[in-house]
Amino acid sequence: MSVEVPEDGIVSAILGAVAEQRLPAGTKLTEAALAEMFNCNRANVRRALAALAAQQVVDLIPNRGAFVVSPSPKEARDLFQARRAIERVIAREAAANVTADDIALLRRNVADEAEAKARRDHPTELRLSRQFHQELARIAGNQVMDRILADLTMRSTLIIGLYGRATLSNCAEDEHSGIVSALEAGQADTVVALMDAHLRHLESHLDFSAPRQRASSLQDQILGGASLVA
Amino acid sequence: MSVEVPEDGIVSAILGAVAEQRLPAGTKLTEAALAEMFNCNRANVRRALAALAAQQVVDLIPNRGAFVVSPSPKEARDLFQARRAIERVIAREAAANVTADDIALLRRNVADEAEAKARRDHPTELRLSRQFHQELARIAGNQVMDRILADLTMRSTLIIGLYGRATLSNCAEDEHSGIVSALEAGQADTVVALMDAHLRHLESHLDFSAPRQRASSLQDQILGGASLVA
DNA sequence: TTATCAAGTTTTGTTAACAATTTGTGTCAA
DNA sequence: TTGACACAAATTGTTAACAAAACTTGATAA
Repeated sequence: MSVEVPEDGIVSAILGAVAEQRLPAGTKLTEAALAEMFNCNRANVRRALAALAAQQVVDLIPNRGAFVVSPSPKEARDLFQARRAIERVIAREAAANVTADDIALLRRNVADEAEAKARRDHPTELRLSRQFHQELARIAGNQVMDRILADLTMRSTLIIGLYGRATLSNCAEDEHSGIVSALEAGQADTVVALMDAHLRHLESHLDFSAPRQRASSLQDQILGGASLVA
Repeated sequence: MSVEVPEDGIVSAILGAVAEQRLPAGTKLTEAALAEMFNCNRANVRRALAALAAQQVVDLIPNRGAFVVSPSPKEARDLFQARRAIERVIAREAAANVTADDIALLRRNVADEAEAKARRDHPTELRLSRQFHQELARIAGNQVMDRILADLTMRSTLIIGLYGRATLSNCAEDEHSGIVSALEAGQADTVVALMDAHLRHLESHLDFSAPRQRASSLQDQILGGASLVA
């Protein structure tokens, strides 16, 4: 496939921070700060921000800078409808192609997610929840839908950060577990129905009455204390 | 929504050239040539290319440059499956929301497309065919799927350029016309079925045995003789 | 207190120069 | 003719400096 370009390190670090909700919607991404953070020059930062803008993860406002996008309620609804369209097909294809190894991997993912939740390790929980959906896309074997889903789940994370109810539990791992069982049983229609219900469930837990906000240091948000190549 | 950045002129000009098959797959996009073509500096060109790479319209190869992507047969199949997933939902939503004005607009589009075909104005025909699908996305009212579809139809154009049979007629305008009629009649299920069949028809006309190639001057390909803001 | 304005500071935008890599060309020898 | 090699040209990658715009701060006046 396509060869990775150097500053994809910046892009994936920022995406990783968004995926773990360390970078909330609306955060300003200052060029000089990113350049110092990644030991590179501003030109590469600007290229990375342009790429993130094309993926609709940041807004580029002329003479103002780059900001993590803040999806509107309408966009949130549109996005979940798009996810249902894509993930229903992914679910069906995954059911057709799943192997025993895949089942084991998925069960491990569900278990890790439950454990992260028990530990109240919210970033890890979020990352694993997203990873579950991406794993299904991989099993389905359609790389175009895989990429589309990666973009959509990234923004879903932002949406949940903005509009998710305080009762943070996304209650997801039970539903994830059910999907794995249906996959193992080879019940394609059930897998599709469970996925659709799961996504509707996620969407139904959004509260558009009052978007939340947060902030902390850019450094912590992007590097997250851990290594940036992660 | 997101504010447009300056060098989006470069991005949209290149996308327009791809959409009309003036820029075939594999074409090298030299930075200096683009910079002179758009009277800007290389920094902006590089940002534009980074954005196009994020949209998967160009491949960025380190130290080699930017090339219009050449989708593989596998990617072509994956992409059409993704289009069916998205456009089936778009078709259903469009059927629910379509107005009389929309119908008139669509009929006009179909007529223009037929006329362009009669004139053997292949670029215009391609542009209008793509525009038909985008118009349905607009009517459906889901901006997330609208954007996804824009990306997919862009690459579909490249795929058709690469693998389309010599019998260029995409035979599309009849099928487009049928979709409009079903929309007007309010037969949502029929619209969905026709759209699905239409996309399968398009895909079935691909020939993966021997990808075609072409070349001409970058200047003509991107600017296409016409104004670049188009 | 509140609003306005004018500094100064920070941040983004632009440009040019230079370095590093790749590509093209021509020569020479087998 | 073919291949290897060296050299030149073209292209991409990097950096720093400067210009332009936006933001912050603090003083002033109603």
